[in-house]
Amino acid sequence: MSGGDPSAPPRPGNVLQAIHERMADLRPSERKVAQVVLANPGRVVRMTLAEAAQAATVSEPTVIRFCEGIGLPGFQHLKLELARNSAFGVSATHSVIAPDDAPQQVTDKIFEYTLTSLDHARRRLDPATLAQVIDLLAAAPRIEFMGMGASGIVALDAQQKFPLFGRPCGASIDHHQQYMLAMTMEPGDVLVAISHRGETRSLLQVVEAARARGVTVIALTGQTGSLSAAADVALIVETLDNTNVFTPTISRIAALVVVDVLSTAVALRMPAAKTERLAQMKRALTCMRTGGSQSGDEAAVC
Amino acid sequence: MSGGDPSAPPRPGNVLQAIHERMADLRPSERKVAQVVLANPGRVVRMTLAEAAQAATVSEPTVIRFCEGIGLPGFQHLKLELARNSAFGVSATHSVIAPDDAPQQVTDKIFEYTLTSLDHARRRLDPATLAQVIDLLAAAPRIEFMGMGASGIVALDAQQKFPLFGRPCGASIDHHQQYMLAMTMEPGDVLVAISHRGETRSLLQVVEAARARGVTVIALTGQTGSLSAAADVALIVETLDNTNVFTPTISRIAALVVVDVLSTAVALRMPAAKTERLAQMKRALTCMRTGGSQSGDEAAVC
DNA sequence: GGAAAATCTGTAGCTACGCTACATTTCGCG
DNA sequence: CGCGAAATGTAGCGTAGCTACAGATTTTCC
Repeated sequence: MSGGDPSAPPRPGNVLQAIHERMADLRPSERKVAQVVLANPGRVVRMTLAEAAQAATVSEPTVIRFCEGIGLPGFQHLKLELARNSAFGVSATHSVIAPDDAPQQVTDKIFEYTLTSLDHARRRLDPATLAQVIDLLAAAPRIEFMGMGASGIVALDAQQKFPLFGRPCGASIDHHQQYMLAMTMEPGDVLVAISHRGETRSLLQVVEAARARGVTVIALTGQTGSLSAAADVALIVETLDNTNVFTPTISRIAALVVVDVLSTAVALRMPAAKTERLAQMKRALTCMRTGGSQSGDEAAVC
Repeated sequence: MSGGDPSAPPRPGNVLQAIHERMADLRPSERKVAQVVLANPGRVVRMTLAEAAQAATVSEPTVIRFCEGIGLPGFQHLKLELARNSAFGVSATHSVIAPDDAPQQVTDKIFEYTLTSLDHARRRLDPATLAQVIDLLAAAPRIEFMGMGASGIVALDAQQKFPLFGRPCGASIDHHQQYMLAMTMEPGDVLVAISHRGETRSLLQVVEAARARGVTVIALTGQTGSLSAAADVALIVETLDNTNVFTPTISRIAALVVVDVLSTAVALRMPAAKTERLAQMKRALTCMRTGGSQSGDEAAVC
């Protein structure tokens, strides 16, 4: 109960990131403290002030001053904030997978990395752009999702969700088909172009062709680039991409969650009648045992 | 640095859940403390021992005894654990999406819910089963992924990852095709059957047919059920599924992350030569600008 | 280049927070 | 109705975290 907490503290975002940013403003000995904290946040949580000071080879007050330097009122609060962040375990930058890791370690690291990245993506998401995209999607007579490779998976997933809300929409993961579809679209229709790097040339071709026809193009991408420049609206889903070979691409997970957000927000715009139809369908799907094709044909309620 | 932390505490999982479970063993006045903590964990974090005692209308030592009762050594540790859990803001049960939510609220709630659910899935994942699945996949001459609907997306995603590690594998989201594929599989081959509820009848048919042929069947499902019973090994990916119509299904996200874990773990088993080939391919994909079809044809390194 | 000033860092002491030993009360049971 | 055991509150202690001050170091300006 009492969901809203007005006395909630000003969200300082990721503390570790804040430390990184304000590192320059810190005094030399305070930086030694920062090093220790960044190196092993999880351990600092279990440290006492004296221990932390000893670990950084500085005196206790220096540690306190470090806390104040990064905008925290004291050491206790630092530990609390650190505990919040270390909910995901070790900080993301350190969860590089080593070839000799045990399955349990691999699991921990990947989940950790995924959680941290999603958290990061959430913070970096621009609310204004998001709202704009929702408006466009809610008003579109027709929606097409397009992407290649991993982004193709996102497109297919989006296609599975949006029709539920009464929006005719499709998805394509083939260049030729994408091009042909683009040519059948009308002004006012929305094309959602998905590409993590935003440089996939074949997709850019399709986007250009669509825009020439007056189609509204929404880019769902991981960074500013050719795609975001070519689109009418660019929704940037920023993820932490470290370059380790074994670290799986998190980008599609983040994109999927964003698609969840979009589809849900669009659904909320729908009149109550359609919402009811959706609930009905969901009940039907839940009870469905036959698991028919994905074409979405309405099965009888069990 | 110092990735392994041998002095890590015994993972108490979700503290709030632990409190719920041990509620019966608690003394009457300690339960009053539990009420306060469960009602507003985020606020208790910022409380002092005296304040917490006052809020529960008990004395300080009672609060301490409460901490000991739930397996924590003291009040400080309780606050720390509470901070860990409130990392995602409000607890998951409260993030039910209301029809009049603003886009920003929808975003927050969905991300929050996703993060909490993933965290939950991680804790509930059985390491032994996971290790067993990895062994099976690493040894399999051939792997097929099958699923319907949302689980079909997971199957397609898995298919995109595993071939990179030199494993011939396929994915199918069509019942007829699945059945035919099952009939072409040989003893020792692995069929990964994906279904969140684990009751999709058409998939169960395929599983039975495959097992009759001596194929090893791995179930990737959200709960124990018909599928987990029918399979050789059942990997349960437990998610928090509240039944709100607008709450998107988290199951596929969790399943995707588990697929990440599996593919990465299998990749680590590969000899260095193949690992090198993978790195090479990833470099090529990164530089690829043409974004050819998803068939995985090797593009020249740019 | 030297001296003064400002800034940074460590020492000492204080407040109070969290924890433990003990007394009191309350409830169950013979 | 009285005894015993459990449960709860009171008092006091140790220590952790924070503040005032002084010494050391670097910077700056003449």
